[in-house]
Amino acid sequence: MDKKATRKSPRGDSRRRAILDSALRLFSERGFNSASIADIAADVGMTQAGMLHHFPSKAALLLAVLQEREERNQKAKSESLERGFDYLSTFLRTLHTNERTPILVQLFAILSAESIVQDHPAHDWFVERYREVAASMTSELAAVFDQSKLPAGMTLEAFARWIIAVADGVRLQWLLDPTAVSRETSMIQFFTILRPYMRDPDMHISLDEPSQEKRR
Amino acid sequence: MDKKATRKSPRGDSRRRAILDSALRLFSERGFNSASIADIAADVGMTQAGMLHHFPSKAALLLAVLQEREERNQKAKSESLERGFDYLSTFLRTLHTNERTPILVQLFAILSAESIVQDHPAHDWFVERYREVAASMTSELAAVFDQSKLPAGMTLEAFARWIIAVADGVRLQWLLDPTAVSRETSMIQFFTILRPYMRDPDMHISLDEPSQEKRR
DNA sequence: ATTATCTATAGATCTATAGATAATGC
DNA sequence: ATTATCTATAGATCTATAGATAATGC
Repeated sequence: MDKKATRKSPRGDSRRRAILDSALRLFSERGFNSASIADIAADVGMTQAGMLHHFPSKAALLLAVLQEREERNQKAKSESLERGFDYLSTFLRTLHTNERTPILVQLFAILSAESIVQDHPAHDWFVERYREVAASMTSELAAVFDQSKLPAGMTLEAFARWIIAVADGVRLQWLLDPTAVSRETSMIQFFTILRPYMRDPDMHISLDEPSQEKRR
Repeated sequence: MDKKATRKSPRGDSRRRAILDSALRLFSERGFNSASIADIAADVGMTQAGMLHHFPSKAALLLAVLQEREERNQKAKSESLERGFDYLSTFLRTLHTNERTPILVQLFAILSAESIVQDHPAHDWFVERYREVAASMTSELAAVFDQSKLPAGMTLEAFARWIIAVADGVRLQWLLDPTAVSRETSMIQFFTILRPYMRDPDMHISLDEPSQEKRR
């Protein structure tokens, strides 16, 4: 609601960044409830009260962490699409990139589940996020799949929701037991299962640079 | 470790059952960390200390809740298989039954994610559970799918892990926004996508009583 | 002036234990 | 005797605020 005027300050900015980094790590490692703001402040190297000057409450801090990470992911996605990767390859690339920051992956896995509870501070954020992700993926899939090839009664939205579900579900299996499954392999093979329904069943889906193919 | 001799007592038994019920509900509604043992005791109608006589710690209580529910589900599954339902129909029937106790569904969704954290009291339990579920589903799927029809490099385990992932992932989407998706429809349609790889691609998969079909 | 921090602390919770008392079952 | 409960309380935490002081930027 409030237009926080943010009269800038380089020191404050870098501090805020440090706080977000620590919060990200500790929320990921222990979940929202178990990571205390005192822990986070200590990790940054400041007082709890000092930290609350920058983020007025623990909930505000959580939302700032989520928001920042989401923006970063969105930017990476746009760049990938602009470089000529098709939508599914871009999806794989995002997974691949995230694999390098398992803590971030874990953050979203734990918080998305915790936020099921109605009065969780991130509840509305995650409801809205899934709505957006499902809607945007559904519309993007129109370029990949051929609706006339879908079995009766099936929609692109169903496909989108499966893809999201497999990504989330395999993520859980992988976080619980990293030796049990590879997210990347799992998704690539899953896309193979969906090939019969694509406009071009032989399309090249991969992490590698697209050569001289046409844009999606 | 200890062989708790449990010298029985009808009153204690019914009390323990009441505690498990309340714990199930409150853990589901708020997650493990946010539901306090005082809340649970109050819900049962007794003191916190009184409750801890039956379950020595909050972690022990959690594990008892999980264990009890898992056993109940396993029993329902066996019965369904014995009544002649095939494996996938049994899977659907379990989902269908659980839809009547959304709180239980939510319990598993939240706790499975929270338990990613290594020192969560249910960590080992969930790691072991997913291992078992994946292994048992993989072996059961051998009767349903025709390995020779699978694309190169794909295994039944991959199929099993997708099915689990879609069930878990759609569960999250459904819990966050019940109007967004139907688990049942989503799973039935997903099985349709997998039909080309089944021994009998026209097999009847449904919630309804099997007529005079042969056993799985 | 505005921003960044700190000290100190209020006020809630939370888990678990000690020790006493009441109820129950062979 | 054993089991079930209760009262009382220790000892940890946790979030957030009040109010003072130091540092910074036009």
